[in-house]
Amino acid sequence: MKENGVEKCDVSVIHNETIRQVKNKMPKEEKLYDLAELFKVFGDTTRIKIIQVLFVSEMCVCDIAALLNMTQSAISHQLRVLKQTRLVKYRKEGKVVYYSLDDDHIKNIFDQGLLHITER
Amino acid sequence: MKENGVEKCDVSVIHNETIRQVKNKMPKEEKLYDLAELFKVFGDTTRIKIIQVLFVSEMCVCDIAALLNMTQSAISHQLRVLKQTRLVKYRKEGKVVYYSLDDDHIKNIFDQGLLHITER
DNA sequence: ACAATATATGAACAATTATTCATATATTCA
DNA sequence: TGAATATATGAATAATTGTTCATATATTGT
Repeated sequence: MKENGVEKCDVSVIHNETIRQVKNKMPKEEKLYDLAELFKVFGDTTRIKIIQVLFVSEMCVCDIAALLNMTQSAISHQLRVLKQTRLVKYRKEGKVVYYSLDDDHIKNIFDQGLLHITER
Repeated sequence: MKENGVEKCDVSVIHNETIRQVKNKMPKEEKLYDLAELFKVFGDTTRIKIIQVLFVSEMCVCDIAALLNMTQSAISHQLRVLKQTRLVKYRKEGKVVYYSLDDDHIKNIFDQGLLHITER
């Protein structure tokens, strides 16, 4: 059975209208890829911890490392990822680099995430 | 330099008050792990697409596979992941299994995520 | 009971990724 | 200029993970 260019299984009760809706409402492939990339960034404990710390205050690399009890290198690598995704920004003061959050949505996303895992 | 059990670097200007705040506000290790696990689930294009499809309508496995142009096996594997994270639920009707979304927060999380990648 | 069909699942493989280690770069201060 | 320090980064390694393939399970109709 084939409708609307979609090969359907025998029992399928999916309507043409539904297929149309899916194709209309589904964000573009590239957008979905970017969205996945964003969530991938949140999908790591170290990066989540860094963000949690930055919720409290701007902070330099070595203090983040100290607070999270991890090596400076590991933190630096992850900060690069956060920088590339435009989730953190930084300012340099001499040899010290201070990082802070660069996105208003992060808190909302985290809160909703926490809601999900907290319930039940 | 050591304050509050945190080994700080020489230039650190981090205050005891900040350290206290971080330790107070930071969710428990286990909670952060679960949060990362949740975002990891969102961090895959296939799973994101499945969720997008289910935003429109409940759907059986083979129709999801057809719509996304992927094998039934691949979809089934990913649905298991979504099931385990309690993001989708299912009902069985004969040999057909219908999946649907099982979380009110997903839409919010996605919308915030899309906001982030859309801006700038 | 048998054939057909929908879904689930285990094993294998390829690809991705987080951390570590070594080292490079940049800045300050003596 | 040289030593000390903060940060960044490349390479290597170990661990995780998504898809495929083969196959198992469950259900329906004949």
